[in-house]
Amino acid sequence: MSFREERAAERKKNIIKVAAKLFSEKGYHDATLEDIARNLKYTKGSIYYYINSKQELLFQCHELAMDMLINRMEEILATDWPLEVKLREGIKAHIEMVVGEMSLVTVALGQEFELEEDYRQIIVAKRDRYERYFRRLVDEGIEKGIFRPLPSKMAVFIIMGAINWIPRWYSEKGSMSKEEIAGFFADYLVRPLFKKD
Amino acid sequence: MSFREERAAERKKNIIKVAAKLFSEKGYHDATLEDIARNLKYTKGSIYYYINSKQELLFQCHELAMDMLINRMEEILATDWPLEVKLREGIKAHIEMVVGEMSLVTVALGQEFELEEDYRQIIVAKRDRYERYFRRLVDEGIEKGIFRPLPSKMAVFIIMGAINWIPRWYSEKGSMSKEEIAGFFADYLVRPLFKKD
DNA sequence: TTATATTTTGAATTTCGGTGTAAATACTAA
DNA sequence: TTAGTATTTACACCGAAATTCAAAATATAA
Repeated sequence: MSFREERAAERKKNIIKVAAKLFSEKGYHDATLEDIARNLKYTKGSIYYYINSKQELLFQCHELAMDMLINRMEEILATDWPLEVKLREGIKAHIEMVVGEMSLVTVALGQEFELEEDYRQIIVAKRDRYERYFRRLVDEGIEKGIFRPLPSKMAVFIIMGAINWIPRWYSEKGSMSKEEIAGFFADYLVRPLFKKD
Repeated sequence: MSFREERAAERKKNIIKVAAKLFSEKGYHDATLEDIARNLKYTKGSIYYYINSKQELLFQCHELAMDMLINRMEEILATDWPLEVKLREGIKAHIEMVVGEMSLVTVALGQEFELEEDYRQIIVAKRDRYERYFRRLVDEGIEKGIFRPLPSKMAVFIIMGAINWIPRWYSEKGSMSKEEIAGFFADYLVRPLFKKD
């Protein structure tokens, strides 16, 4: 990649980040391109030099967020940790991305229906893939007799739902730290999978 | 209430329901008043005879949904059931409203940030009240030694999050019925509250 | 330095949807 | 039947926001 292309890519990424921040703060529709431009000290016009439409911008936010989640999960799966640890770590990783890269992931989680159909399908496919990783862990646990038999799909929906709701209530000022929250969630959500002891 | 007033109220409620349906399908912004009017075989203009603004319409959706949830929960609290049963029934009731009155509750759960500040505060207050009912049940359980000590606020966030996420994946065609889902969720989500046995 | 390619600007254009309103129509009660 | 009120229609206004574009500014390479 040439010097110039590189810089252009850099800028584009920047635009996406700022857009994500505003989308998550005000919602897709209320965040105008002028807002985004102002935040970047650009003009509306120049943003169009880097992107084709506002819709594409939203899509890129989604894609970046999903890729981050997927990559992290694949790292965890590649380890040789026992599967219940993988599951716990997967949950914690997801939570940390939700509260860490707040704006990016918040957009991806909360504004799905703003995406036009073509874009949406791509994102939904990625999310399915991501969820399948979790489901497989649960299924393996059941096969091995570590977990009790139950519909893994539902269990994963519960886990994902609980986590994905976090941006709705989370505040930096809360009495629990990110890590404490992640720990508590992982424990609470994995516990019901085990057989009674 | 006179005959006419009654009919007017009836129509208004109808408008709200149809609006909720479209808001939940396409999002607040993409559902235009013309859409809503067309669905009702009205014209835009006549809708304004019943409401003052699109924003008000959204607000009414929220309010109706929250009131339904709160009322049901208060009924449950008024019984003499043991508290862990109340909790389970509360969860089941919430789930059944989420999947039953899908559109209405979906709007209330998913489109909070579309509400203007004044309206939003009213809704947030109602939601807090509703959540407090759940939190109190958990706290009582802890006091009585039925549940293990844990931050009830977090536990309720997990419970609410898992449930409120349902509209994102639920489909009539799924392999589990509403009731089965409600039962499974209630079990999965309450189980971690108990002490190990 | 000069020619060429890239980037930025700012204004102009366009589109769309919420809202206001005056006139037309339908309904109710006497 | 009729007067008066409730309801509906049709249309126009208006602002907001996405997008386009031609010209200006800037950077790069020869």
